[in-house]
Amino acid sequence: MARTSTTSDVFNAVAEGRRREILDTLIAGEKAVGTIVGDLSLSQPQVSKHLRVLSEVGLVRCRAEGRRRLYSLEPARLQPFHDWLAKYEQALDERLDRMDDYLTDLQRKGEQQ
Amino acid sequence: MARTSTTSDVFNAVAEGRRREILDTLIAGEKAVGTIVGDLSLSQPQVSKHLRVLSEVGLVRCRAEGRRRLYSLEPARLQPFHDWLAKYEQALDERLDRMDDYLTDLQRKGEQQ
DNA sequence: TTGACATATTCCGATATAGGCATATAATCT
DNA sequence: AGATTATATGCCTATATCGGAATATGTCAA
Repeated sequence: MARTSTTSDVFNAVAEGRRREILDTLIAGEKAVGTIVGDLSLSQPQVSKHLRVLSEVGLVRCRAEGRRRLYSLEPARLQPFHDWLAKYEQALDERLDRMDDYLTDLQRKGEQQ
Repeated sequence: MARTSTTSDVFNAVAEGRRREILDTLIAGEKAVGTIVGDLSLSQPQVSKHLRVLSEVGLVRCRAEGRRRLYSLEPARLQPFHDWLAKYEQALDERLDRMDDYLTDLQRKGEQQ
């Protein structure tokens, strides 16, 4: 078995560096495929394929305008990352809090002597 | 060419679901390999291999205690994700701001008539 | 030292991926 | 309709990855 399908979850979609580059370039706003091809130095099929993956996980949206396709970010789909990170922040904070309590405790005991 | 090496960056390391599970189980604190094997339903070599990857990108730390290895989270390494997400949040906020200005502008013009 | 336990590593096969190139589809223009 | 532009897809190969089983390494105990 190889890795979990890249289209199955957002984490895999974003694991690919070029896909992150594509997302980056879309921060500026909606762009046509050709524009992206020009911005980054990628082949057109390469960009189309990556956009397909990003599309399938919902990270980008596509809008047809004449013969071009305008792609744009769908930042709501970054929520899984937020949630994921939040878990660790929370856990880390709690650990730091416990550490803090512990230190305060130590200090109190020290002062009592 | 296949995907960028999993050990090269944190994004690839985390793309694997089981590795995320391992990180999750480490939120509770330092754990031995065997404990992780018990917690999740993975084989011991599988866990060891995943821990190796996580180790190589610095997401976990290892400490030897007798014949076991205690692994723990290294949450500082989540910084790349924070930075990455921050970029999009910022971009999104700015876009919302511009949209806001635009709407305010429209409204002002409407009131003038 | 021998044996039991804990973890890491190696070898293997199956599979998915990424990229290149050619080509198909689709829309616009003359 | 035919030509041109814009994008998507299909086929192919090389490669990395995952998981499994066996085995190596390392550590403690008797």
